[in-house]
Amino acid sequence: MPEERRGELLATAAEVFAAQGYNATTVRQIADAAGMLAGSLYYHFDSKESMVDEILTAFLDELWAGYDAVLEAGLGPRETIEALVTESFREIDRHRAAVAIYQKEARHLADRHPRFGYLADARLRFAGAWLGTLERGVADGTFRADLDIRLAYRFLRDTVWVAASWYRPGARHGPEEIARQYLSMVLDGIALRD
Amino acid sequence: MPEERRGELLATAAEVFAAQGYNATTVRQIADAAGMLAGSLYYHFDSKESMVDEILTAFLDELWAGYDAVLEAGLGPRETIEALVTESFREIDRHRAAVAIYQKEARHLADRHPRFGYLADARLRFAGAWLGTLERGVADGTFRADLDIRLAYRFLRDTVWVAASWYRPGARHGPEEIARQYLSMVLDGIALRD
Amino acid sequence: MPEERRGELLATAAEVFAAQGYNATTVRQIADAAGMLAGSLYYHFDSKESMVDEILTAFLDELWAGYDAVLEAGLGPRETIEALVTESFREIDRHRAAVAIYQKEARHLADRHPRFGYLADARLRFAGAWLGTLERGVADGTFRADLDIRLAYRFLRDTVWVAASWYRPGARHGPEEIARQYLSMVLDGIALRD
Amino acid sequence: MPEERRGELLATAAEVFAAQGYNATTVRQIADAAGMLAGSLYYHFDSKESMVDEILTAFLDELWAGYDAVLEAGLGPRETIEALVTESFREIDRHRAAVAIYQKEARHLADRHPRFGYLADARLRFAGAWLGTLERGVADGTFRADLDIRLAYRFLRDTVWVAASWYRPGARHGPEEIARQYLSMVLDGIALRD
DNA sequence: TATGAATGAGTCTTCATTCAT
DNA sequence: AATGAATGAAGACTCATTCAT
Repeated sequence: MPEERRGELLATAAEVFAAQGYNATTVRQIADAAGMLAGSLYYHFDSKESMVDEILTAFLDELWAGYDAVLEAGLGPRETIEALVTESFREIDRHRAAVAIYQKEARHLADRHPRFGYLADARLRFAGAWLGTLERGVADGTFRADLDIRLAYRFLRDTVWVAASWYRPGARHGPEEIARQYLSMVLDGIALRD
Repeated sequence: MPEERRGELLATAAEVFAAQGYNATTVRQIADAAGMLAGSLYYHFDSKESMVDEILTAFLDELWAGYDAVLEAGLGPRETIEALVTESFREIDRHRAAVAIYQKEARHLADRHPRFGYLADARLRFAGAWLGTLERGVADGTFRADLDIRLAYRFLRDTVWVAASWYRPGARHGPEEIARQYLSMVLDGIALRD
Repeated sequence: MPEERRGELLATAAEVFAAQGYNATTVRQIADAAGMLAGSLYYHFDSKESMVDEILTAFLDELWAGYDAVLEAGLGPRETIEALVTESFREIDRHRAAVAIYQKEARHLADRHPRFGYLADARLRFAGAWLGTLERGVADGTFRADLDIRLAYRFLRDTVWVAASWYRPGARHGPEEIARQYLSMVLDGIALRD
Repeated sequence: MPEERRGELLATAAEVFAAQGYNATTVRQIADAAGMLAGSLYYHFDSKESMVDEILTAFLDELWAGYDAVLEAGLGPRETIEALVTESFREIDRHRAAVAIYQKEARHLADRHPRFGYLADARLRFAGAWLGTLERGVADGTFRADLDIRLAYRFLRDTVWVAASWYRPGARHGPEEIARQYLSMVLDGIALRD
């Protein structure tokens, strides 16, 4: 199965990229981690760039599949937010490295090469999904009306994805449990209610 | 005043580092932005590394001054959190570039050179300050007891600092206003209370 | 004079390119010949490609200056051919390396990068100049009408430029003398007239 | 017939070498053109070098067979020149790619590896054949005595072989017709006789 | 016979850094 | 204080070649 080998190599590469940053990672480091010589990677991939590219598109494709399912389910605003957050943590659980790379490098990559234009697109689609849901929720009284909605969006977005920088799969809490706690804080606050 | 020139150059360097990432920034880009040739920077600084070093220590020194003032003021847990968050946003307002660099590069730099050991120390001191306050707050009933306190800590920490990645000084809301809104979300949640 | 240094380096590069072929020449060989390290060349030039580019454009610019002067002088066909051939040999004398490079690499370079499109243009302009003169000459009875004119054009063109592959400046015969002999063969043939 | 396959592969390789130059041609390009993978070529040939080697020796062997027949036929100088030129164009017709490779790469290859010493030898044998005939012709009054004989030799040699760079087999004029026109120009000139 | 995967040497290029002026 | 020119180490990538299957 030639696809398997590619997949393994990409997983290895993603791990190294996530740990050291895309720029700071040398092709040789990836090759070392994969147990081959640097040049040999070019039998499988066109370039270092193609590697991140594949890693990121694979992740985003899966992510959008999950998000779209949620968005098309016809849930109320609160349930939609809950489902999106949970889905996000599941994605972090499965693609931790890819998420970390996305967080650290997306802007940089999108700025540099038109090839990564889809990263800018993804950003917009994100904004649409979250902002839309927040607006719906404010309109129907689910969410507080006194908050700057764009601020709340950034708050939610960052809050979720930054978790990729410290999350380790297989830890005590699974993604669903972490999602539950995050949601509890985000929705109801950390202060004790009177 | 030779110190002024240094300061200007560091500010320029910080801006470029923040925009492109430390590794991706070339000494030549900094020199260009400063209107001189790459080699000329070495009259002022030992190395590219010294530049980030100075940028980060200057920022952290100021930050700790602010934090220490808050922590020694003898405030209650909720007021302490509020003051720390507000102080943080003020720091982001004044040192946006340095904060962004800290966010993106701290781990990487600390891993690579013992010279940057103070970054790891800072991380610990942060954790101490926030975690301690949270624990106090749980103990005295200010904060909810049903939350994972380490998760809450990360939540707060990330929530605040990630703002450096999108905050632009001089925008509509000043740092105090943004702090207020953040605190409102963090403390009371985004869901409407019944 | 910074321009002088560039010029020397280009002359060195041209010599190596001409001797070994563009592709077979390594940047290191050029640097060795110039008494510096490979990387140092990049202070002066963007790339190996820019080097050939500058070498070829400088040569073609000078060549066209000479050709244009001839073509605008209002000479008869035979005198025009004589002047063009003489001018060509003078150019070979002054830019032997550049001419050799042009001969060996022009097609290859023009095919590969749009940047070298001007090489294809030059080919067309050449054809125009020589073919036009030949046609005029056939029309007014200067040249034999029984020859395939495109064949005669290639014959003239190649005959002249290939000389760059063996010509050594400073040899017994100067360019004018060689031109005279070439013209004698081309115009009147090598067979003894009855 | 294993020999047939070899021959096909060599013809393919020759075509690619001629189009792109020996150095610029990758083994993979040859393999692509032959419908196989790069590694598979090594079942048939020792190395890329062996491929050019076989291509050039096959061509030179045939060429010398033709030349020797002419040179041993006891013809007069003019007839010998005519026969050599005609034979050369026939060779170009049959081995266009090989001739083009010989033209572009012979010097380079001969300089680099002793293995290609025969290319330098061929050069000398050529010179002997053509120069000898020219000298005989000058001596017996067939050719003009006022020409530099070495120049005339280069003129003839280049004139003929450069044709390989533009000749396309199967074009309007066959090799014999092109030879006739070339000879007409070379022997009698392009200027109209009074 | 041919494939797929890998090797290893070498190429162009980048870049932090140095230093005489 | 700053320039211009260079160094040297490292990095991404290419490619002829090998070899087990």
